[in-house]
Amino acid sequence: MNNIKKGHICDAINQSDEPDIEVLYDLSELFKVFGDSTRIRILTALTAGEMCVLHLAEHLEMGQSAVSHQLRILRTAGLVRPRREGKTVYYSLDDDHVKEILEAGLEHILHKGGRF
Amino acid sequence: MNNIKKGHICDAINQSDEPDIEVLYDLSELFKVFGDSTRIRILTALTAGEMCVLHLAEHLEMGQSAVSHQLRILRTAGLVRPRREGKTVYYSLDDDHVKEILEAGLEHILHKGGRF
DNA sequence: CCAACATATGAATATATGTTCATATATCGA
DNA sequence: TCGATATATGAACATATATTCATATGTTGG
Repeated sequence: MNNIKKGHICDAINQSDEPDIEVLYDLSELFKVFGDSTRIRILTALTAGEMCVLHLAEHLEMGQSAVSHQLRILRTAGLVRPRREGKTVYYSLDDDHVKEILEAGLEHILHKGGRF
Repeated sequence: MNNIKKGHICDAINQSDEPDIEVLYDLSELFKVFGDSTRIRILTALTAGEMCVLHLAEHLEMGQSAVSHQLRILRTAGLVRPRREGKTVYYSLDDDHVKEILEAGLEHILHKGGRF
């Protein structure tokens, strides 16, 4: 499983000033939530303001159930927040970090993809 | 499949100043690459400087093959860049966007996770 | 309370994905 | 050229995940 030998050439970088492994795991879990086009479209739609489930489903041209499932994942990850008003539940971005992450990724896309 | 009715209450946000759907798909694909703990650990390790494959494998305590497979994904996504020197291939972060994305996510984790 | 509407959720299914194993390619030294 | 080392890759397998369908929960108006 681990065909590795010690005493190799590049013995440079080993300052453990990097985030510990558990945080890195959480970080990958966070990005995993961003790593689905349906959820990205939901988050992007919500950057304009809160929206209810049916309107999200309509906007994404997807079933209500699918959207609801994805909203649960976003909610659990602390990325969106529900606000109930009668029968309707309005969702909004939970904090500004979400926008920042989206924008950081978008910047990379726009610079790498050759789209300009 | 699409049990949605028109003429709903929340008829607010519909300015299409949001990135078009293809870009959002690319964006989700980008985050998908960040959404794996092995790849996150590789990227984080590389923020300190370039490193060869065997050392990465050693650092992650994983097999060389697994790391190589993940490096290919990172390379294809334009996140890391290889530099050959004899038999060894050194990998480094391709551009500064990578760090920015990592930091944006990390900020969210550290503020949400209650770790302070 | 009951019907209608809005949302949430469990089970099932199909697809995507990460790791392992075996092997291929590439580079260097003798 | 041959053996050793470093990396890359294809196939297989096990696991994770997104969507659908059916149904449950919650809310309002009559």
